[in-house]
Amino acid sequence: MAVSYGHLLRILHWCTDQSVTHALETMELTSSQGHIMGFLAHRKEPPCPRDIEEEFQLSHPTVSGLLTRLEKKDFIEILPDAHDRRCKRIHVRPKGRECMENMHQVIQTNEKRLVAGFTEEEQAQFADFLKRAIANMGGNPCRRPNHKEENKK
Amino acid sequence: MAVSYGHLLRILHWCTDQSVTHALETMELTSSQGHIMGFLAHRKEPPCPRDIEEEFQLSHPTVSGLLTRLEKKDFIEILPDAHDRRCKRIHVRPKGRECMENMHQVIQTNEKRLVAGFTEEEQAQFADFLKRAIANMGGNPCRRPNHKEENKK
DNA sequence: AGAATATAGGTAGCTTGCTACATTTTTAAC
DNA sequence: GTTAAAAATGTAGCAAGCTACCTATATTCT
Repeated sequence: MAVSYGHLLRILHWCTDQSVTHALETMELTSSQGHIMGFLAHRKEPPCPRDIEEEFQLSHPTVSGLLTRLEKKDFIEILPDAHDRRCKRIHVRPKGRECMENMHQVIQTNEKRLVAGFTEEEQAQFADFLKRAIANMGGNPCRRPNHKEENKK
Repeated sequence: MAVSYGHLLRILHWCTDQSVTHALETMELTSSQGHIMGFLAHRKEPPCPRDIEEEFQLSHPTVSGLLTRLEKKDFIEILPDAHDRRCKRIHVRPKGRECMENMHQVIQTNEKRLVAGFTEEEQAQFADFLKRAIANMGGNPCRRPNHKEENKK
């Protein structure tokens, strides 16, 4: 019985995640939390939870939980938006600011490790395969209608 | 900013899983539960939970939870082993027996769908990439030492 | 045989993912 | 200007993964 793609995907996803989590454990961050901090790093304006949902294609309760735990650990602070009382804004706290430089490094290192020994061409092909497979399986769930691009003001 | 492998893997793993779960929802089975039923299908001897751990590379509490839910839904029955009182044996109940033919079909269909439009060569290469990436990331965690091959009796 | 070790499984408690439903505030429509 | 619809978020409750620690039974070593 051949090993299935589903099985390989589960294993690879899991050990990639573990690898990042392990690299981050001295900062008390999990892989998912770390990726969010990485996203916050290159944003000039404090984003709202909705932006995180879109970026990572996650449901809003999932994002809510992640942010709550990050706030509890004092990496971020969630404050109400001044102009739209439905929205929150995610502000990075000093403790979060500290870890953000490392974040990018850790994530990049892991990305490189994953395709270590792959030629440039193989890397491109691997990414292409993944994208085609995602398209085959129904692609991004896109659970909510499109978020308006921020052209306001 | 290029899309990362980690991100693509998470998405692909998720939507593959969803696809199977959706295909199984009329049977009240999740993807993980379905894969276990599929494994049970081609076993003459009722396996023990430990065999499931090995097959799917899962921790024993995870397997325990899955089996408990399957038993609660009457797909299986977990009985003590006659000869080794540490072990349990997983017996398939009639309700489980019914669904097992479908299982293989559903899983195979999904495997094919994932690589739809891939040439034979591309499929082989994709599997090869996945295996190499798994090896790069530390491979199978292999949380427990090797399970003895069943050469007893 | 008796002690030490290995193995199978249980339980508690956590994170991360989900759906479904409820609430509040904006925006759009009439 | 109301009213209806859309948007952002909250909460409850569940599945599936994990680690860490515990118990009970077999096996192995002396």
